[in-house]
Amino acid sequence: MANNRRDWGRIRRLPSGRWQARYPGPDGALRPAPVTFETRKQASDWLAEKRTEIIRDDWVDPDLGKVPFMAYASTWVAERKLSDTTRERYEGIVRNHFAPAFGDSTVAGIKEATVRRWRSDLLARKVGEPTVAKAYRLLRAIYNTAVEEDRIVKRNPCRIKGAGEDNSAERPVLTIRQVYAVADAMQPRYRMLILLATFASPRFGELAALRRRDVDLERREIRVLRSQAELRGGTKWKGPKSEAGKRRIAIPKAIVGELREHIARYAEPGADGLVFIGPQGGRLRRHNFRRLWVKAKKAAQIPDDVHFHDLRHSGNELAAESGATTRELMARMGHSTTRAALRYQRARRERDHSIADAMNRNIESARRRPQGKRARKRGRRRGEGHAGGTAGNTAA
DNA sequence: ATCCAGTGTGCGGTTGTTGA
DNA sequence: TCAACAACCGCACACTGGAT
Repeated sequence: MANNRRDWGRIRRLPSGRWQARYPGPDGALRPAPVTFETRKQASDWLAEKRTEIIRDDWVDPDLGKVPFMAYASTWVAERKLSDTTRERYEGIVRNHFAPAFGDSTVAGIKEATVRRWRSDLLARKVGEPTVAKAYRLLRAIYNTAVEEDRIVKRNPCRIKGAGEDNSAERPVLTIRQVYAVADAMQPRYRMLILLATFASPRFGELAALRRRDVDLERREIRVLRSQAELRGGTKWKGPKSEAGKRRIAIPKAIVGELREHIARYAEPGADGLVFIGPQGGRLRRHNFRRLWVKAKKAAQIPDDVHFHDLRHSGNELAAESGATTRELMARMGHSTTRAALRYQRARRERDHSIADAMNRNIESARRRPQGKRARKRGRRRGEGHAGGTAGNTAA
């Protein structure tokens, strides 16, 4: 056995008394072990391990991992197929969170411990958890490529369980009354934006991209065919994320009249004219709009932490309460999997308990009253009772 | 054996906030 | 007003365990 080992690789005793192992890589070049060993046996075991790696095609040339990490990461981001917005985000992470920590490292030089330290440093510096998670995910994705495609390192050093997850809290939901309160408080030019955002549930970028010809007043629906991306250099139109993203959304009659007026009054002229533009004809941008949103929110006494995007959720919630099935909700929201829709079901399950509580109050008070008169003939009014009641509850 | 709904995970994408 | 940064959302794929 010992002889066999020496058939492949070399072991020698160094002047220090320690043992050095060397082996020929697939290219024939002799490579020394990165460390020396206490005993000949240890050196020999190490050689056996290397040989197995080569036979199994698991072997990775240690020299390949010596490329500078920053160069590798930058190339990764540059060459990856990504949307412009995502690429900008990733470049930001590389620049701000990778460079300071890994600026001098090689790809192979970053180990589990390095990653752990890096991550806890970020958290200690009060970088937000979602951002840390995103940076971690990017790092892991880069190393996945390094391990699986480029095969320049053997193992992904990102192995912290759960570090790549971001768990967002449940978002608040507005009542119809609250929605109209903000809409009323908003300057007339953007009133319809609030109502549409709620009752048709498109995303902000989709509203910003909405053209006159995407609005069909006769059919009472809007077509969502594209959205506006905001990039460093300006804005850009882009198609939806998925086919499910392209959709028609029916809108309640109650806002059609106002929508017609809005278009006549504020929309850009022409079929391709944008439905929502600024007073000077500028594009709708989040940071411009935000000021108005905050102001209107305050005037309408809506809690500070309510986001514009929450209107979308509120509308969806409303659609659910109006009897839409999960499938129908998905179509309205432009979701292509039930996954996202399930979030709302979870929310509704909680709501269900308050419904049960309300029922309970009714039961108790009914049982306290003497038997009689008010019979079951209007049992169906219960449905209305809920909607009204729950809407009132969340108003607070 | 295979189908399939439900779920976990990885990753890409969008919206919200801040500071110069 | 803009860029940079942070927070949040959701798709696709893979896995799993029960049903057929």
